[in-house]
Amino acid sequence: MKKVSLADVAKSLGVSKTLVSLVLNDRGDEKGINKDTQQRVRDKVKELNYKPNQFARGLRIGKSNTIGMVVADISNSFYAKMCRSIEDHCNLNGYNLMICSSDENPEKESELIQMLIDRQVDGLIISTTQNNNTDIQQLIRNKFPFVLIDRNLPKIETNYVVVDNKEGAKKVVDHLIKLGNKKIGHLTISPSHLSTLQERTLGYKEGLKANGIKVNNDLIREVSFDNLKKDVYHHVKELMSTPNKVSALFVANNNIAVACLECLKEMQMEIPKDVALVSFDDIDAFKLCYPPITAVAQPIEEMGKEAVDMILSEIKDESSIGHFKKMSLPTELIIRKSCGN
Amino acid sequence: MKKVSLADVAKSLGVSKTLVSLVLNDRGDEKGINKDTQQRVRDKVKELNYKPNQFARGLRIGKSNTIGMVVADISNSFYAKMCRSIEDHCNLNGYNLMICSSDENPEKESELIQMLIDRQVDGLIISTTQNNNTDIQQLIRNKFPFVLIDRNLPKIETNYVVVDNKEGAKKVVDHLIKLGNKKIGHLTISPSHLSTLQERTLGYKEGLKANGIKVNNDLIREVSFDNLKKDVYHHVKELMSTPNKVSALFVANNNIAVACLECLKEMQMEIPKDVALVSFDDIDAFKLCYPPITAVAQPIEEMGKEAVDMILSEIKDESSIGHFKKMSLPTELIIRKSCGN
DNA sequence: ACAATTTTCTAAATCGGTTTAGTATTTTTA
DNA sequence: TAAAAATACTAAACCGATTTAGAAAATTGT
Repeated sequence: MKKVSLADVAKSLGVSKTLVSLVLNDRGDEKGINKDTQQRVRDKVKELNYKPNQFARGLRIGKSNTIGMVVADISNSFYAKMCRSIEDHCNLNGYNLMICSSDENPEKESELIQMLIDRQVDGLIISTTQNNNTDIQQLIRNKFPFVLIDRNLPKIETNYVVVDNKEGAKKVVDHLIKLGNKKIGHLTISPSHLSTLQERTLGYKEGLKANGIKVNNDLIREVSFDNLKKDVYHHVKELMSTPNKVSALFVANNNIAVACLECLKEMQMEIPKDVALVSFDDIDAFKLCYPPITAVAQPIEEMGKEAVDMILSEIKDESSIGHFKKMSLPTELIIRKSCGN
Repeated sequence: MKKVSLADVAKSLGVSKTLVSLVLNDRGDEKGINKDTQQRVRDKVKELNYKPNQFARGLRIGKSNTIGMVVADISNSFYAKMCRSIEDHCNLNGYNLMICSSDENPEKESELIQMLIDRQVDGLIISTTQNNNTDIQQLIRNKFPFVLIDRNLPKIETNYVVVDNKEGAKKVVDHLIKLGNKKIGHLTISPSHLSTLQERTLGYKEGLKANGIKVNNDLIREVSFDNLKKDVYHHVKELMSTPNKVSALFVANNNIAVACLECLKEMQMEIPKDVALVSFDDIDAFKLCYPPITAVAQPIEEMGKEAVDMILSEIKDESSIGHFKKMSLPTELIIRKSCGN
């Protein structure tokens, strides 16, 4: 690629670099540059197809117009959709996005945050593992613009945009109880310290209480992410037999739901005849399943948009730093056929 | 964030910036810098937590260690998985990835390519809309490192890594014929100029011929992406009734398959009793469907890895420029229950 | 003992923008 | 008509790295 520099443009017009720079940064009027001259500059820039060198610009003004994003895994459709929304909103505002996957690993998350800062991103959007508070606290201390998305850190004051997980879980319980279910099993997943999961389990419990049903801890099971299939098999089996025999299962995310589906099929159990199933986090597959699965849908696109608005206002007006923005978006229960009809 | 510069490190050691720079770029031995001094530099760098300014570095050496990626849509799980693989392999090699979605829009693709180049990416990995040959040809003319992924441009010599779509489609046809199907409908999708789709349709035709079955163009239908549901409904209805009545459907991608699934359900048709179904492009939902869908799986991760290897060798050894690398990876037919068992 | 060589290190230029601190010219004001 | 103000523009410093060209000090050779 041939490179046309500011100096080339200036020279071919017989003016100074300063003048060209001012015009291109729309400071021509402010600095009293003749309108004609301004037009000549713009014309020449187009003619020569001049594109500013972003390194030089970044070096001088210290901004990259890039946002860094850290998620657990971009190949997970939840994050993929979130990133897409964030990408679009960044682009609309003249920013670019650099996405990194932490694999739910706190050390990797830490490295990625550090790397993105070294690459001079102007701000960070992070779906944190929540096991990496030191980095987050350092960001706050350094007044580095960032917002947490999907998961927040209850013990630390930060900007965040999340979903009302507790309320979403309550809706599930209400729905199941309304359909006559009294014994509702709940499967969650480790690492269960995640705020999303904790809130969902809390919502499950509060939902039961609100309906006058006592929480039975035997009905709450935690499966491990690394051993998903086996764990689910084990716990579903227990929950489907005496003394626990539940009539419905509320699982905390789509991974568990998928494993459940496979297990129940192997166990020759039919949904909703033998057991009702509701999942948190609606994925495409749920409407294609047989029967289609009732699930709590999250406003993923909206979360992305809000996160971008938040980070940009953080980057742009320094005044906002120190006072944190918090946002909790509502979920929607998508009722399909997995609880009967 | 406090910023420690090269000059700070140099000053605090009482040496020159040159020396520090040479040591940090592992040119200390080559340039005859005393081993002790080298160690002192490294120690101080750690102590001060010095991180080079990437703008300054990039400005000087003209490299960003960033790869640009253009796909149709990062929220599509096929591309999400591909990007994840590419991200990982970039990271392993000290590169970062910037992902952009073109929405299958040639103009947007063109803008994104331009933008990524303006942002000084060192190379591009592109899943092109194939309607934007001018940009690609310009990249070649300018000797800018890039590789096409998933789709190639048959009329232009480029680096690419794709999947053997024709062979994949043939496997489908062989499989269906072996199960006794004689009339096999084929649904493809517009924009059908995409090399992937063309090859799949070609494979379908060649597969039939190889089995001594004459191609009946009435059985090949093209649905539009923007009007997917309605088009699929219309064509499936025709293919399921006289005079065309097919016993099996081979659809060219997962979008069509999902629409088919919904249509067939509405039409009260049962798979595989009323019609067998095979899709190209295996998605997670296919194994959760009832019945699970037979599909052609693509080696997505491997494609990503190969593309990264290709672009990095392109970036690193200039010698390779001008001689193009082409790679076609095999697919795998995942046989489930949608064709009977 | 003095030149030649080797070892070890550095000053200054450079990349390509932005910004500061002006200057030269023309017009207005008193 | 000289001072003040407005208009239109620019030289040079700066951001923070890398790299070129070369210098000072120590060692070796004769």
